[in-house]
Amino acid sequence: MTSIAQDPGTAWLARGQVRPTRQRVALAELLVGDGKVRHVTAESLFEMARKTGGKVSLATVYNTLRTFCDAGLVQEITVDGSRSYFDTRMDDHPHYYWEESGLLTDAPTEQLKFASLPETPSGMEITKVDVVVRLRKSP
Amino acid sequence: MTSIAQDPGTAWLARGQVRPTRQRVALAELLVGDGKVRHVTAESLFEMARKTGGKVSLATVYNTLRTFCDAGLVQEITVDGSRSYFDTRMDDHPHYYWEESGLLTDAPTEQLKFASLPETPSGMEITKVDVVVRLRKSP
DNA sequence: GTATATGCAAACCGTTTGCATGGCT
DNA sequence: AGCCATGCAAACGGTTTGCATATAC
Repeated sequence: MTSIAQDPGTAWLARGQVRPTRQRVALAELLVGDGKVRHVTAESLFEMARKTGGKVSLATVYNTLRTFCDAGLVQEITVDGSRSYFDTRMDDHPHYYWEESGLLTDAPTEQLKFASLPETPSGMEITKVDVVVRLRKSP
Repeated sequence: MTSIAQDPGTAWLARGQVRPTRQRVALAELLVGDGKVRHVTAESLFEMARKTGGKVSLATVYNTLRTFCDAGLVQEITVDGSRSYFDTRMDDHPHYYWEESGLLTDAPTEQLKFASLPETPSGMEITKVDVVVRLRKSP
């Protein structure tokens, strides 16, 4: 448990002013340990944690992801109605959603350019523009 | 009840090869009766139905929306993780999501233009590009 | 007459929460 | 020591399902 746990995850937690507890560090390590994992669901992160010998409960994974989210360390991505995905990249960028596997990955940001965006209704401002490119095996 | 229920909804159902039962016609009427309603959740449609005197159970509204969806009469829109929205417009078009009210509306299609789209990974094809413009009251 | 839709309530699934325990500073 | 994170199991909210009844064709 905690395997090598030391720097990268801890530093990352510090950026969000999140207390570096054992399981938070472990999860942080999995998320940003070396740029490995980008997009997780609570369930998938839980699986990873337990496979690498971590001692975390599923509820804690949920709570921790929410904490990270509130701390501005990850963002929640909405793709299909059923699960939440969390992304360690914080900028507004498009995603690929691989329908058969349920995987979510980044789409190259540079390749998405809006020639024009729907106008912002008056009195409103745009929080964010979610773009999800849904992919399916081609025949 | 069923108010005037007669043609528009029934014709619409026929396009999807869906049997025109009492409650389906009533719901169809609410959805496409005169271009009134576009975006509903199961809950909101259920409310509308009962306010107009319809006799439907919530479960039937859910099942019926799914049936309409499978029949290609409405499409499911994913916006936040918790509810499903259903849209009577079947083309791929952008949406406004009004964060404080939870309302979903169409954004003018013509105003959204991609200068470039992320490339399609090989062996894949794009099913659909979901674009949700999230709006918040500006200060 | 037969297949199918409806209603109800119970099952479901992802997520959240309350409370007692244990850990961090 | 004091506060906060953790774990567990129970609560939750939206959605689905099983089964008996009612309805369309």
